[in-house]
Amino acid sequence: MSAIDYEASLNEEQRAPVLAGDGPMLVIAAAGTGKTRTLTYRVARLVEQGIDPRGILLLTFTNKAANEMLDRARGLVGDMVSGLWGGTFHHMANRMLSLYADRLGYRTDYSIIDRDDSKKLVRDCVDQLGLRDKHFPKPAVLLSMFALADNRNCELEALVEERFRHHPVDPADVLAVRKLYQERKLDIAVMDFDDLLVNAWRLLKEHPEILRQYQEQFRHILVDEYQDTNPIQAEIVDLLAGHHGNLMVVGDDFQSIYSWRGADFRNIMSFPERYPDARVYKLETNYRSVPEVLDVANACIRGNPQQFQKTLRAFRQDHRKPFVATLRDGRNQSDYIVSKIAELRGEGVALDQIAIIYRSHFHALELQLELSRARLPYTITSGTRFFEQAHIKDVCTILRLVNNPADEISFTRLLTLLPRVGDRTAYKIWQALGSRFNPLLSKQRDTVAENLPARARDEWQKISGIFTDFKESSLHEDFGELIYRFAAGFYEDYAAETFDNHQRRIEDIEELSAYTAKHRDLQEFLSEIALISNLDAEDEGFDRQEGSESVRLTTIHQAKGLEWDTVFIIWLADGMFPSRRSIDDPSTEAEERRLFYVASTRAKDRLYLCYPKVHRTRGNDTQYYPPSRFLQEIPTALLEKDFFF
DNA sequence: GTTTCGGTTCTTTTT
DNA sequence: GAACCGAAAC
Repeated sequence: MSAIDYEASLNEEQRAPVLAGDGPMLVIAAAGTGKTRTLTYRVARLVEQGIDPRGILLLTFTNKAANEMLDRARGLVGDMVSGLWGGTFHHMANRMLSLYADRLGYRTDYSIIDRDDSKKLVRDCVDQLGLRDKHFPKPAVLLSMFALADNRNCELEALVEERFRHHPVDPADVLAVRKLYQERKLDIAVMDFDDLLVNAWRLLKEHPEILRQYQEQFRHILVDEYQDTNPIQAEIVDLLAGHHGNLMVVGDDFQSIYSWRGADFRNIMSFPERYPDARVYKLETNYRSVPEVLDVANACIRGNPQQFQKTLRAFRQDHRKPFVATLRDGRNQSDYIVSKIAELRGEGVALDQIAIIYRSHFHALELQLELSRARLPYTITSGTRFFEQAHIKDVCTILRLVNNPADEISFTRLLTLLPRVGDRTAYKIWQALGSRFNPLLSKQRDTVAENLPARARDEWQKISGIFTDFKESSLHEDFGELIYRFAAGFYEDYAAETFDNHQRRIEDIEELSAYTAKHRDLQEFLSEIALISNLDAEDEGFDRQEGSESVRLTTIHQAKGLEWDTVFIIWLADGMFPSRRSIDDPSTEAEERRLFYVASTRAKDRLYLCYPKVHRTRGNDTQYYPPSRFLQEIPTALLEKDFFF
């Protein structure tokens, strides 16, 4: 393998951190300045210098981002990068906990539960404590407060008092719910997303010998998107880097858009204080966008007085001004976009170089209909992730129970697929089983059958039969086969009776079954599908429009780090974007402004800003919206006006 | 006592 | 669409 040509591949700004020696480093990388490139070359550089890849930890925002960087690094230094730890914080935490969760009183075969499961469990807890009433906060609200307390490492009580100052909610009740929720999770051996972080942190904090082991293992730690880390993540990193001190964090405070889940861009701002010997590097040359696009982004971010200003230098030549289109309503906006895309196609722009991005998922509903009508293929990074769809979760219940027989959530889900079985019946049977159920044990399956209402018993025999066969053919290692049999023996019929689009759902299950082929270990497989994100899934070939070229529809949050030739930002109306719920509070308004900054800097050549004046609600009410404050903050000279009625 | 069904309401952002 | 609620059906 020939040596890497750092001179030719990197500019001076990028080269400095890549070639730097040991010690802490902060890289402030503005949008489009080659942040990923810099990180990739840094990884390659370390490996080239003979660092064992197993001693490098690369923390990223999605697993896909880590994989892409590793692939590119592999292109530079070959297979020497194999063995490197790369992925999200949650992945790293899970990896540590699957080895050591028992030190915290957890079983190591714990399951990971998603938001829906968490909500159900919290609801159970509220009911059990007899707190259910109109004024008591909903599970989603409770969970978001629990999460904030976890991620910020702060007291829940203070949060509750602040949040419900004007409501008749007793903080003691909320604390009681959280306590019960935590006990229940421990009982049934499940962790939610926040538990992964909190427990990984506890593991390192409470077990110095484990901390020491990881500190010694990770000689170099690199963290991407550092502006969106929350305090507990920052603390985990600080702990891990505590011995070697070779920590490189990369980020941009302008692009901090996750404060609502505990992220705090002061992490990045205070880095030099926490690491006084840190070297600070800045990447300010933007290679992505034409100057006219950057002018718009810069004009907007100026409205954030608290932000640390930096200059974004355009590398590219002048091109054309972004358009601002004033439109009648959502329908008119859709027509405008369809006609513009037809135009762009005529100019030779490929569909996969076009993105339509928005603040909230529901902003894209109307557009999806219109795009389908116009026969324009699109891919949407949709609200519900592949693995969170009902049919996928239904099928996974059996795998989860095989892996973790204490998983009451999966047991209830499985049993309520049967006719005449609801939550109560499932719970009674769960108790009859002694709060454990392993589908591989015929005796336990019989116990279930005995306790079922008559109409459910026949259906249960179909499920039970799968396992008798399964054990006989000693396929208990092949869980793809188990999924296949569950679908063929029971679920296909169930789906046909339950869903109007059952055909598509069956195809999903087939896809899932094929996907298992990549995995040997059940526990690993289950935690992977629990932690996979939309963008990750797409990378794994779960994209339905595979092969065919399509326009991308995405939220701004999911567009982070990506780029397209042409970007449409839709629903730029005050109350839509910025969202209604964030316009009263200066700090959330500032975050919306950063969102607009992220959105507009996704565009390379062309940017279209769409403002529909009217939103038609369900009851055919019309609601008038003023233009987004972000549009009004942009000097008119920077934009070209477009009309389309 | 439970489950199911039908009508109503409301949508921030996600690992 | 999906989550919630109240009423009918088992």
